[in-house]
Amino acid sequence: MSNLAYEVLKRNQLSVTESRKQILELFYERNNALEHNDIERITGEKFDRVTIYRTLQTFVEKGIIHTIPTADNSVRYALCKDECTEGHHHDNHIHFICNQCSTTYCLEAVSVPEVLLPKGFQPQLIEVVVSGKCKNC
Amino acid sequence: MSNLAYEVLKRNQLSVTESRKQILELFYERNNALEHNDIERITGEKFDRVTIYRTLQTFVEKGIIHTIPTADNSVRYALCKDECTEGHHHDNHIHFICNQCSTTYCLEAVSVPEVLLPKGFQPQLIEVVVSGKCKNC
DNA sequence: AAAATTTTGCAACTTTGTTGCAAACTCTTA
DNA sequence: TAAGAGTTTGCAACAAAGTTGCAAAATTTT
Repeated sequence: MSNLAYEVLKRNQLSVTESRKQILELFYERNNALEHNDIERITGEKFDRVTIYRTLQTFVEKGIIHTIPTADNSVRYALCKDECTEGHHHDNHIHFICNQCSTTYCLEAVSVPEVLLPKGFQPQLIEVVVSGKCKNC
Repeated sequence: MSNLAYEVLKRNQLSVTESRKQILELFYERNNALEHNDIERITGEKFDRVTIYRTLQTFVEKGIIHTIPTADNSVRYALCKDECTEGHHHDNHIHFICNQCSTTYCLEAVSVPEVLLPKGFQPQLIEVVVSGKCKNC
């Protein structure tokens, strides 16, 4: 467990620090999207708020996690699949947010559908967020 | 111009006030998504920050505007088509955010594609946000 | 094990959003 | 069209979310 986080940090040329290891492990353990706030709550007083912000930012830059667009103004992060490389995400999967338990899933099995845009619009990234009732609710 | 805003407010049983009229007109004039911050900047000192927040909230509740999910932590609002009724949005269109000029479009002509979910997931709302280069960039 | 580099925590600050309440405005209806 | 009822606004005060600079602590390099 701890090993995986270590490996990932190393592979991404990041110094291995307690905060990075533990925050990354959190993502592996929970296996669903987390907000900054969740992490602060779970880790308690262990890390400074600023450290969490900076850690998340670093992970996003390295392609370890990605943000999930939400209609409310919350910022959720979830693990990227291995193919993501620095500065270039290929999250060809959709997100599902449960309206009841508000768990956020990355549905890896479901690929993003084709979208036909009007003339002149060039797509670079297509985000699909489905909300509704999840399998546990 | 001023008449349209007036009509819409009346139709939604809202008192017609300067702030509501002018903020609604802004949406009609610009014809693309606006953030709270844009409105504050454009209207200058005219209205209190709190009033703008409350006005946007009211418009969302009445189905006059809707929020657009974004991956950064910004909240954008855009006009709803007429079919939207109170508390119940039917925005069966996709959103496009330009990475260059960051204009946000509601692409009414493009309908939301079908998405097949894994067993146990029941969709209620599907949001599609495409980002890339818009027709003017 | 020391030097070089990176990261952390703190303090201070900015931005964003919320709440309660009195004053101002809008709507109603007589 | 003026008075009263009801709604909305602006202010103040606050809460939450996010940022920046910098010295101290930790990690990595040699």
